[in-house]
Amino acid sequence: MAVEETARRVTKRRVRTRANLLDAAFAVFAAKGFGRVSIEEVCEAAGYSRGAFYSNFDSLDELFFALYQQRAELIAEQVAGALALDGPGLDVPAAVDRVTEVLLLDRDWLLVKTDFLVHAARAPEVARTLLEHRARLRRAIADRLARTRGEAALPAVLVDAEGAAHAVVAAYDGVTVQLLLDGDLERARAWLRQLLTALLTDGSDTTV
Amino acid sequence: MAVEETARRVTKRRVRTRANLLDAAFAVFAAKGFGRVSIEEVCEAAGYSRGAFYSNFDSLDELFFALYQQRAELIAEQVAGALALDGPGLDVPAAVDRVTEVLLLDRDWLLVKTDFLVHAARAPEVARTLLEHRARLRRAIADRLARTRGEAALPAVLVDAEGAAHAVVAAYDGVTVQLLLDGDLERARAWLRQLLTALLTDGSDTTV
DNA sequence: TCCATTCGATACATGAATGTATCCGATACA
DNA sequence: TGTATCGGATACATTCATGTATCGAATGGA
Repeated sequence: MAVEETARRVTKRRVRTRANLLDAAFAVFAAKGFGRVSIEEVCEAAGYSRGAFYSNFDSLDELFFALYQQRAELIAEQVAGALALDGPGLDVPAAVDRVTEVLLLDRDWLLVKTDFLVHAARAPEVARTLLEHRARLRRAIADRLARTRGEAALPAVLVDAEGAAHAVVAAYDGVTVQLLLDGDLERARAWLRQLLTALLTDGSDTTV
Repeated sequence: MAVEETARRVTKRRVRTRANLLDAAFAVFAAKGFGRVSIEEVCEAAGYSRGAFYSNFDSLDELFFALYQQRAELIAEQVAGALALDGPGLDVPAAVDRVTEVLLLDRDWLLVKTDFLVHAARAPEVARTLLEHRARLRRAIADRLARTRGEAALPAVLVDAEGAAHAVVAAYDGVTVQLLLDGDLERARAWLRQLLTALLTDGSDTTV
């Protein structure tokens, strides 16, 4: 954020402007890719001049980071919701369905997220944030798995719930790549469901 | 490539220059990311002026595409080699080891490849090329699987060898993401081996 | 070795994006 | 409602990257 000096009095207008810039940035980034977007373009899409931008952010990088944080937070909550819905007994196929739905909600987010990944891959301090998000997601999954089923039901190679969570995330990322290329959201969802099922069930059992 | 007009006589010097530009571009792209690299930077790294560049390519995009093609071809051959090595009986763990080694050879290539993915995700005609590469890779894997083992040995959810190949690629992509973030090549390899084993074996059997 | 052709360097013109400085209208608080 | 502060627009200076046009050197065939 721009200039921290002494606590400034923040206007309603300011938060609105900031939110509008972030929303516009999301659309523009999704459409053209972070690397091909100028500050000017974001401002234009949001209906502001560059003055507004520089009043709220120091650089495109900073805005991008804020944008990622915001959206990632949102998704994280939705995933938590999808995992928490049913009772103490975990219905694997049902949970897989719900989580799949949330994770593969819209391609635009995946585009932006992948841009951010590429960005983070070259900026260790940014990568740390992303790694933490992923760790949190894995833990939520692992907790859910551990709490509701004997680990014997998991394929032995995954070792434990933490390993299974790791596999779930990897499957998610893998399917994402294919979706980014072919744009077929439905096929991606079906495929992710299949993969997750293959990973989390050890043959015939599907419900605890 | 620049200007196709009438067949030109191509000098040795020219092919050398082109190769040098591509090599330099690989290093620069890996270090800074496609979106943050200028033509000038590539030339500087290669030890040429921009004149050389424009004589060989029309745009950075074109160079990037050529670069991707070149390296992808290389990897494809190596994977084919890794799959073909042992006799008619497929030793799954051994093959998994060899393929893992090839696929996760160095992080720089993954960086560039992911940049290219992001690029392709917004350019359908580029995406087609990438999809074809992936399809070819999957087919090589599927063929190998189908030719050497009863499909009953695969987890039923993967349906068939084609499905299993799909899963292998997804696992590869998934592990790639984690590696890009944490930079731990060895851990990534171990993890990919584990995932592939989990996907391709149905419990205890590991060798045919 | 000579010559026609190609390759790549240099210089230049242009456009785009950035960051800053300044100003006026909007906003909150008394 | 008045007023001090804030938010965003505008104009400007500047840097950076691109693309082109031209020229001299390198190359390969005769």
